[in-house]
Amino acid sequence: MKADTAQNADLVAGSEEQVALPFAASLGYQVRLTHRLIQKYLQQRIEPYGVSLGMWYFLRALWNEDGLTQKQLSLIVGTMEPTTLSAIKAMEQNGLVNRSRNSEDKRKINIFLTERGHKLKHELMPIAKEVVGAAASGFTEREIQMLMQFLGAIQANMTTKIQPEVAT
Amino acid sequence: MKADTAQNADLVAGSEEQVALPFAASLGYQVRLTHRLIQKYLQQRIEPYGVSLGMWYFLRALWNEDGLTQKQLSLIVGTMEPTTLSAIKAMEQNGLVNRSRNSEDKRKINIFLTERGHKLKHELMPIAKEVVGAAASGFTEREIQMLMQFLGAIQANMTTKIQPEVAT
DNA sequence: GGTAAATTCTTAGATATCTTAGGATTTGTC
DNA sequence: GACAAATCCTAAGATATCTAAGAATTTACC
Repeated sequence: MKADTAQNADLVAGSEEQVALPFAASLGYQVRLTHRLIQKYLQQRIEPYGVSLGMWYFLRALWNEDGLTQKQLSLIVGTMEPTTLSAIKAMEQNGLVNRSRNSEDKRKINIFLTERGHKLKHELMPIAKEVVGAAASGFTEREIQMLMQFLGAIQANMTTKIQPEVAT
Repeated sequence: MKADTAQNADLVAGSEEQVALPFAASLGYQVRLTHRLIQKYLQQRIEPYGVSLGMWYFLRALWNEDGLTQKQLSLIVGTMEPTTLSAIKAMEQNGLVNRSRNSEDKRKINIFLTERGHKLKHELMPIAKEVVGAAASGFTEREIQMLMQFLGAIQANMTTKIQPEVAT
């Protein structure tokens, strides 16, 4: 075992040495890492049920309100329409939802859970809670509230910064 | 303008009504949203320099220490080797790095910044700081520290939970 | 010193996301 | 009621990531 790891040590984990790369101190990097770890754990937990990460938030939205259109789902989940489309298509193939053209407005397509899609709620919601609980394990209620507030503030900051579609 | 948005209103933004979908209250969802917004803004800022998000953290690692191997980069940046490979290849094509097989251990490949790769540091590090500053705008030093500590705690929680490669 | 194990990089294929652009339908305005 | 604009879905292609498996090289052990 060679000593290849020496120079990484103080970059990967919490370091005491102040290197020129304040990687570990970068908010973006930490949010990214946290995000990926949560996703990975969630994935491991829901995969046995044939549900992928991409389907997860759409499922949750439909459990709350069945029959939403793709546009509504996009808004609620926070993804672009093509992303929603591909997720819904995968869910349709897996027998979790059906798509039916809206007869009043034929541009729209309503997404309805199948029997199987409905049933998954009872199996997966406890998992959702377990995952969130595991992530925030050791946190006090107040700490969780603060964290959520911080995240919300960052989102607000970014939203004002991100250049939107140029308003015509 | 139809009233399609009525039922979304209390899901998308901060709601006062307590709906059965505590989406907005889900830590995973909030971290995901925050992550995506930061990424998006960062992307808008670095794109004009021909640098993509996928290259970003590898560039930063190399600015700090040139000549790292792909394995080392993977460890530092926190990505799997194939991800590192594709990022490095893209960077090579864009003239940011060169790859040279290590003569002492021919399994290894060292990645060296080109002149152009080096120079980008002076243009992009200020942007990195600006992005982090924008994200944490309005935060006190102490709040940032708390946030970082929370994120670190979540990462630790997840790391203990995520099932690793089965040790043989 | 020869084989088994470990290490490093690579390939292949899947998933999740985006942007850009196009097609069908509805709405709004003259 | 016809045409322009808006809305909703879809298509195409790019990026960023993963897992699983394979190839080349080095290390370890008998």
